[in-house]
Amino acid sequence: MTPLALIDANNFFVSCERLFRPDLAARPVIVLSSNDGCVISRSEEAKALGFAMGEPYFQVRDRCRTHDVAVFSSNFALYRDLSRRVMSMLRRYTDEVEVYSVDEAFLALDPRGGAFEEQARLIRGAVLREVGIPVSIGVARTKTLAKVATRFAKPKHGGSGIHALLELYERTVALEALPVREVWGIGVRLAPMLERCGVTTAGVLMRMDDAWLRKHMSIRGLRTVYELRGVRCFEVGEGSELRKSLLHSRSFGHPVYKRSELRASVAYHARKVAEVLRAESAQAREVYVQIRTSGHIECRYSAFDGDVLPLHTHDTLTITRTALAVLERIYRPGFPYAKAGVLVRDIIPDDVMPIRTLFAEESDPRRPLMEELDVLRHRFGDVVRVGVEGVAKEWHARHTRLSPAYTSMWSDIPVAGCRY
DNA sequence: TCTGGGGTCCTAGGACCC
DNA sequence: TCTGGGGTCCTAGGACCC
Repeated sequence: MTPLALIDANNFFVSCERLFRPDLAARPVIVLSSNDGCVISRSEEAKALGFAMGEPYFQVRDRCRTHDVAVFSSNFALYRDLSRRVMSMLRRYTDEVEVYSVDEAFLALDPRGGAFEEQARLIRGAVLREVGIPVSIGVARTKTLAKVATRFAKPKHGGSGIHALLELYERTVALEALPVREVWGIGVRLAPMLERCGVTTAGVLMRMDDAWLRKHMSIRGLRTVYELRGVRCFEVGEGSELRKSLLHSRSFGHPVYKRSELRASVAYHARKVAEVLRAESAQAREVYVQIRTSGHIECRYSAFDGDVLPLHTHDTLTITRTALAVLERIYRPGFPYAKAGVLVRDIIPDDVMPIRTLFAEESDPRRPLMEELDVLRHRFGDVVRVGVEGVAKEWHARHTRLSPAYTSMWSDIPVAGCRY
């Protein structure tokens, strides 16, 4: 069984921000979630100062001032672009790259490529040199063990960027030292249950009886333990290429009461969903809308409902019209809405769509229009919208500390050297 | 008194991940 | 006042069938 590697960018969003701001190299830096809600990425300096993952920003704002912390709103256009650069670099080293998230990828290592740790070192050096993003790499025989290895490779745990768990004694040492709640697949529900049963480390978990594991942790948990024992249950690249669902949603910058504003946001999310579908050469048939309030119990309301279309589509106007009809059904006046979103399901690739159907001569008469819209969007950005969306974007989220779109807007490209 | 047995499919919700 | 956005998989239970 050839080992696999997990490449995991260090504090990825912070690293992206620092790439264009070398002056922040030694300063504590944090990145906030959308709407400047909470902390989602921290530099090592910020971690050392006690900033926690997921902490609400309003609770740490004063501490940021005290410690001169550089604070950024999340700039996903930038992170996505840098992520793509990292992933395409990895493909230079192996054919089998599974992009697991924006900042992580599993790699099947090449059995003829020499020592596995050396391969990892090579990859790490190349990503740092050519993209400028520091990564940690774990090498092991299963994904779950590679996760463990990567943890020990991280600076936070005294690692040097590469950690292998190929030998039995290495594995034993690592698993005995690993708190059970840090095992990949053990979450907020399983961890307390395990700890109550005296299972406090991955080492103890690994030695538990199979029947007991199956009963208390379901099949997924049993697989996780097998993986800790070195039995591969999750293959690299497993799973279909096509996503199963697609969601676009945002919290509002302020409470939204007006139906028109809610309609504008739902139309916006519907258009975004259609655009992603077209970019992925896919179409969907189920359209769902989600709206919810936040805050006080007495005025809480949330709803999620959808419609099934007669045909699969990626047409902006069809998806928008459907979403707005669903919204009419679930909208209740008088509530302070905090978030809206549009989700599509039953997604299939373009090429399995019949061109002609029993009910329509041409299944997609607006396709040329949509293609034109996509061309415009690629050249000029978000300039063409659906009428309902309006222009005001009153509901838009707060992102008061957004960095420039260094890599995706001509006007924001950093300038090297002197300006005249 | 007693009310089958076995299968499939679908969906909602929970749990987990980054 | 204020706590993100975007996914996957699994299970339990209901509907339905013979």
